[in-house]
Amino acid sequence: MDRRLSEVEYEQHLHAARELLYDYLPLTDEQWEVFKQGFKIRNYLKGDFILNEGETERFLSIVISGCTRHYVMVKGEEKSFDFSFQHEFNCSYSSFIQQEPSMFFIQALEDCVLASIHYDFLQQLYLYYPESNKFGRTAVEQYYIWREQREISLMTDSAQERYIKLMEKYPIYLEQVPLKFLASYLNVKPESLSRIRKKILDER
Amino acid sequence: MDRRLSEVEYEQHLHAARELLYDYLPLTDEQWEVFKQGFKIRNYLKGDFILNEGETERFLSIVISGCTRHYVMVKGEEKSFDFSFQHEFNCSYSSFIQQEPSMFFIQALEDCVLASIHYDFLQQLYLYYPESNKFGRTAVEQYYIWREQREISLMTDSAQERYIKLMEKYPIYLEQVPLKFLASYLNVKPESLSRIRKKILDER
DNA sequence: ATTAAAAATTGACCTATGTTAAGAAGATGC
DNA sequence: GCATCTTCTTAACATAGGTCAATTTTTAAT
Repeated sequence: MDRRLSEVEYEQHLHAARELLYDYLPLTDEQWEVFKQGFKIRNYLKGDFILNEGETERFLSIVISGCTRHYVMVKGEEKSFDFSFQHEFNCSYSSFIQQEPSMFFIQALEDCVLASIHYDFLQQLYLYYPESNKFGRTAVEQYYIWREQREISLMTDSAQERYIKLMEKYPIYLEQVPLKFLASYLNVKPESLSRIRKKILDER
Repeated sequence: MDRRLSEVEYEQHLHAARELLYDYLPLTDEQWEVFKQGFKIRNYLKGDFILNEGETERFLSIVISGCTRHYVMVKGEEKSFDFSFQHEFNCSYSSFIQQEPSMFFIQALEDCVLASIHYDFLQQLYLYYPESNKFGRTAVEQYYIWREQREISLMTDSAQERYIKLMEKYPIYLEQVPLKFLASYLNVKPESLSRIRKKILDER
């Protein structure tokens, strides 16, 4: 974690968080006054670890700026299985859900600002504002669908197909993620991704 | 769907459903009287389709007996990506969550009895009993974790490793699922699964 | 700007899994 | 119980992607 933020910056980031949250949970000004107490603005430098394997994830965060990589270390190898870009949520969900040690690392791919809700605060919300339970449910539901899509893609598409689809649907991956991490996300070695990229170029 | 059930059988199945639900949502006798109105006992013969691709999933079900296979049809090929065994939930979740057409088929692998809650009833529950929102949330959270585990296994383990782990952790798959479906679940062709099984035998 | 370090590419060769085809073993129906 | 159909296995060959090693390109540090 990095330098202190000015009061003004802090408020700006909080405001941004409210905007981004709106689709899930539109809040009146009064509600927001309560809600914002639960937020913490955190900022990281490129390469910093936002969460380490074995730590329990205490925060559900919104990426105000920057992007993060989620990876697991298996047999001495890093496997990148998710990224969070600007305006998306960022969290080691299974750790957060269960409040048990995370199997994953989360690392800042760029300098990052996160607006983070603490687990305990969210539980309070669930308790006092039952409708926020719906917010929690909807969020997980969205992730569920995302994971399912990806699982099916891993089962049915070749690495080349996965690369092309990603390029077409989510070009941000190509713009913001180093190829070695992207390769891992596509479930191939960097050398193979290179070959795939070359093949695609040659075919044009 | 099959023969009519006797009143007694119907009540027995409902009772079983309550028992199975208990871990997620313990209910008093009075609560259960309300709750059980929302259940429907459905029964299927081996091979029946419980849900077809393109249909919207209206039910979240508990498998009272039997087991089901969830698969997607891609490029003319069936890909089995999930099974529901006795006492587990059964649902095309992403379809149910979004109330949009399912990408998946669900088929009875054996004769099946399901205790099913209708989507609309569940929404009513969420509305009138906010604590049941937690039930919905917890259920999806459990599935999320399951999908995540599987995704990581698909990324990091060889087919042989996946087979061995499955055999050791969940032998029920081997007992109840034909090898051709199991192969698909492990993301290999039946011929490859055969080779893997042979190799394991030879190594003993 | 210069140098060092990291990332990306390329080529030669290897391995796990896919493909095709055939036969053996098991299940199902009459 | 016999015939038929489906599932499972085996073998020969093909291929996508892995491995290892060298080279080029990009990025970062002084």
